[in-house]
Amino acid sequence: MSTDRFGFELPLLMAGAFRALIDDLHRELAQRGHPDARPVHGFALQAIGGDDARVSDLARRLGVSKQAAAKTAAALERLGYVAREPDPADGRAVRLRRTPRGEELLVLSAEIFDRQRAAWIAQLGADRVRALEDDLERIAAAGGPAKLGDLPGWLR
Amino acid sequence: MSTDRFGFELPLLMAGAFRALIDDLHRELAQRGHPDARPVHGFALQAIGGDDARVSDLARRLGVSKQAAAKTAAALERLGYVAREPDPADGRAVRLRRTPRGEELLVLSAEIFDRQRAAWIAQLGADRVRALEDDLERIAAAGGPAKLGDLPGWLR
DNA sequence: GGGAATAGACAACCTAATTGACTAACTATA
DNA sequence: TATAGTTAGTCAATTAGGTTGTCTATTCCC
Repeated sequence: MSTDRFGFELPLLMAGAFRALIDDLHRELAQRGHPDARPVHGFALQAIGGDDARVSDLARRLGVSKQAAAKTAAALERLGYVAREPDPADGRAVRLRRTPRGEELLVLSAEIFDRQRAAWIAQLGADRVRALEDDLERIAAAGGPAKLGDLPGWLR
Repeated sequence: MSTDRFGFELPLLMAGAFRALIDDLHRELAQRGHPDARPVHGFALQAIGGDDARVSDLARRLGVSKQAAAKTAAALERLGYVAREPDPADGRAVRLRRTPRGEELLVLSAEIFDRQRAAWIAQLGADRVRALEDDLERIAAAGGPAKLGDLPGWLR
């Protein structure tokens, strides 16, 4: 068990651990054919969901402005992760649909995250990892509902 | 104990917990006379240290370019957290010195972080919090040396 | 003294967000 | 059913933080 720590270490450790997991994810993704994927893309693809979403749905789910969501959608389209189609039911709207490549990115990401978790269970034990998750969840919950948009900008 | 989780939850929880702590910190700081302080400022002030630092020291410690450090230093000066003085020993250099207001920001931040940690110890128990810190540290360490500059951009 | 290295500034550019103003299209109602 | 109001999305400008490249002034070292 560690000697006592300063309060400021806790957020620093959270940031460092987050960064370590995400960096590893993207090293792996790059090796497996997705060198241009960025963390935001995975989260956005997840926010788009299995059935289509409109730009403003994406904005709401990510907790950002419509303009920001539109830019993200444009980037996802440029990289081949989503297709933008006119909404047959609403002439104003644009439907965003994950392409097969987009689906693949999500599947790969899920695999890598699961593999990471298994590795930490092997190192720390299942109980410790579950405790870690539960405790982080309680701390995170104290900060209000977690929007996906709370996520990074630092991941470049 | 929680039921089993997906691998992707772990980084999300880390990000959410980090965000919760930092948001709480800045709510408190704003109430106590530092409404314009941003997370980067605290980390930069800490990097400047008790004795003066030059712009390029700051850059090295934060892991960013000299230009970026110069911009941060300018922002800190504008907010009254550091004074920029010519270095008596080196005509090229600029010495950055924390002002009393800068010191106050650091003291307040440390207090708030310590109070947060105490609150989580009261809720989760000291053992759980220490385990949380130790486990996060191991995960963070797996991602290579943690530069302070790994920190956010998301904190706006 | 003179060449190499260093400290910092300035400019241009990138990324990811913001707000404000605007157009096009849908909806509800008088 | 004409129209007023709302909603979807875009464009433009701004902000914040970072980057690289270029430049001057100064210091270090031989």
